[in-house]
Amino acid sequence: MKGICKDEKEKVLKILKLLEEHYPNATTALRYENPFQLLVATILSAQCTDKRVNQVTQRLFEKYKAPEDFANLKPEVLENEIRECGLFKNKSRNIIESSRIILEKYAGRVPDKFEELVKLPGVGRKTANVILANAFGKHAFAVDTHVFRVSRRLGLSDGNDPLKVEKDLTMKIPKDCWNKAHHWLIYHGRRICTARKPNCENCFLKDFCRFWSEKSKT
DNA sequence: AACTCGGGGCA
DNA sequence: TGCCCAGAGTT
Repeated sequence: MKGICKDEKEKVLKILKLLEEHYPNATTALRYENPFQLLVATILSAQCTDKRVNQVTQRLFEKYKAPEDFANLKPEVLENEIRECGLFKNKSRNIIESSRIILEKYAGRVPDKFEELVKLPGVGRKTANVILANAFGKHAFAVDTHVFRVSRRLGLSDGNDPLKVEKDLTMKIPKDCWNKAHHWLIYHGRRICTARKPNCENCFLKDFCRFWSEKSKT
């Protein structure tokens, strides 16, 4: 853990401990052994809760399991299966097209490199990192809007773009709790550290929070 | 940088 | 009932 002073490291560990205490049931959802099924689930997760994605995919994967099952699906058929996840026209088209590319270009295997993953339709840097981390055990931390905002407010990162925040979190958070930390930060971002009116007064992290310390000095 | 997709969550 | 969103693509 080079490049980080001792105090900073201790601060990170205290924050993680508090998150764990307050959110013991933080879900580690969207974990599929099958990289392709994780890919489909992660594309579906845009602007949608993991809980709902899991409900939909549980049904979906009973009918369709592999790239070849999705590649020749009519878009309307898939749209109807995934409707509850929202944005279903885009997601349906992207899942089918990605399945075709995986079949034709990668012999049915989901690629395990960032540069290849982000070329797939419906896969951006967040989705790519979810797959790299959870399906291939790679060194990647997925940064969504909540992780981005909460990390910056807490002072875990001073980056102005997701890539910098991603690098900071990758460096500062011990790898064995990346998956939990990801969901803790998201959960905290929805419950307390919201985008508009964060409930700082009731936040158990305000002693460590840069946002609060600046906000509270009148 | 702003807009679009969209059903569901939540006040 | 209306606002907002656990991203990504397009203009």
